[in-house]
Amino acid sequence: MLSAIMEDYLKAIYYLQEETDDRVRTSVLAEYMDVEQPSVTSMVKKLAERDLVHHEPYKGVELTDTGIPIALEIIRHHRLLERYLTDHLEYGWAEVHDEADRLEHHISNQFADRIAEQLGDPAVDPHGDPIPTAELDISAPKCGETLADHHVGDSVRIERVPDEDADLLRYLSDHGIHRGTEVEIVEVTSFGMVTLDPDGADEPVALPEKIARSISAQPLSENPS
Amino acid sequence: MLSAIMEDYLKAIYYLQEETDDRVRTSVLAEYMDVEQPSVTSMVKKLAERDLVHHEPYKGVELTDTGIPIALEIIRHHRLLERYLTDHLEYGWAEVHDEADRLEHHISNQFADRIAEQLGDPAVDPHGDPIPTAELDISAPKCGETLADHHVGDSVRIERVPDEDADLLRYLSDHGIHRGTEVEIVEVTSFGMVTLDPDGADEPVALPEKIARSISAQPLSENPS
DNA sequence: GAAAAGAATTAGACTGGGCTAAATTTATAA
DNA sequence: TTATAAATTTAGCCCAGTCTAATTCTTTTC
Repeated sequence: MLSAIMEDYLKAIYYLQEETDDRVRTSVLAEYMDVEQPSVTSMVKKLAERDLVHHEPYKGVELTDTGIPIALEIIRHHRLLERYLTDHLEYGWAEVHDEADRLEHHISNQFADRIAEQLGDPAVDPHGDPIPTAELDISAPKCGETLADHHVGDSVRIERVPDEDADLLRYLSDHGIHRGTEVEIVEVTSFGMVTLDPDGADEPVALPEKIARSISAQPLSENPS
Repeated sequence: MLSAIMEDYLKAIYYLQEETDDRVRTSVLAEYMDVEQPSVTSMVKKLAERDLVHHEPYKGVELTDTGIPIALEIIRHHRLLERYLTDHLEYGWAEVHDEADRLEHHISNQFADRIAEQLGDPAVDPHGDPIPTAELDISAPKCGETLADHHVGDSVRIERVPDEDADLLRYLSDHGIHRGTEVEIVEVTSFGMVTLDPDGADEPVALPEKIARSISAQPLSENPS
């Protein structure tokens, strides 16, 4: 059996590997896990002993074929929990992350499968990230067009929002933007401010272009609900 | 903050104190927690330092006024989770304990309150043990009349079953007995065998008298559903 | 291609929770 | 009342996961 901490490392390595598509450097992992580098080195050794990661000293670390499904299992738990918390327990978009981060290590697969069933086997979590199936298949994350790729006057549907920044999620949520919300782009300034008009909202919402570029959005016609 | 292990100790002390109504001996606690005695002594010291228990060396331990609400919080989590698992996630009577035992330490009070709300603030868990309220009030456990206190021909409703023995729970469940089931007592032998006819079951169910004496049951008229 | 800078690792210590073996206290029995 | 048995605690060790300080390997830069 693995400790919750070990599972967290595997999950982190999975995420970082997804981003960089290369071996994960221990410094990056240390930063992500919020620990010092030697802690990473020693943990990586333990994971390597169990054949969950491959460690090339001084070069970085990557998940083995044994490690990947374990990471996916945790990610499945996490994203299902997030979906369950928002859909069934009235949690807000911004509140789910911490709760799911704790519980993901402690629910059984049976629990995960049951809530998946209750939710109708959802494909994505509340932020739009794909949920691995019970067989641990995972579809590629949506990272096609972003809010910044569209033009004034376009109407788009919010597909995916980065889940790391709770303040951002709270801000969006407070201004009527969720996954699936239709928004019209009403202004794009030369100094990097994007203004949106979310369907059903009282007021327009302004976002820095940097943020807009991190939010996936599809034109309405291409992806009918 | 307390570790999950510390919370488990507090919960254990609460249960044992409830049973014996006296200071809990470290040997009893060691037995219950399935660890050796010195482990208990050292943990008890840590809990005493935090003023969660009062430890009289060589005499035993008891919860302080600081420790009691923490134990009750955990017990609330545990029993709400059990109820949630059976009522909303189709878990069987016998399966809930382990899952709840892990999750109780990791759900937030918010989570507990939300599922309590969804369940309609239930008073008891699936075994009939009382669930503390959000204010941590707990009603006295039902331990009045047992199956062994009634006579052949009496019809009673199952109120409460000890939750420690998963095999027993599975057996009862397989034979159509749950909390709230109405059963008629059809035979009581001189050699300590009690036979019941559960409402809606195909066959009668036999139980040793020792077990029957651990199951609370009220006459139908006294406690209408 | 050597020296400085940066990244990663090793060494060694600390905390939490557990264990065994030894010492001590309390309870029992002669 | 003293001797023995039983319960408890102390002493000292182990493992997991973290840390700081020191070392070693890589990379960059002149």
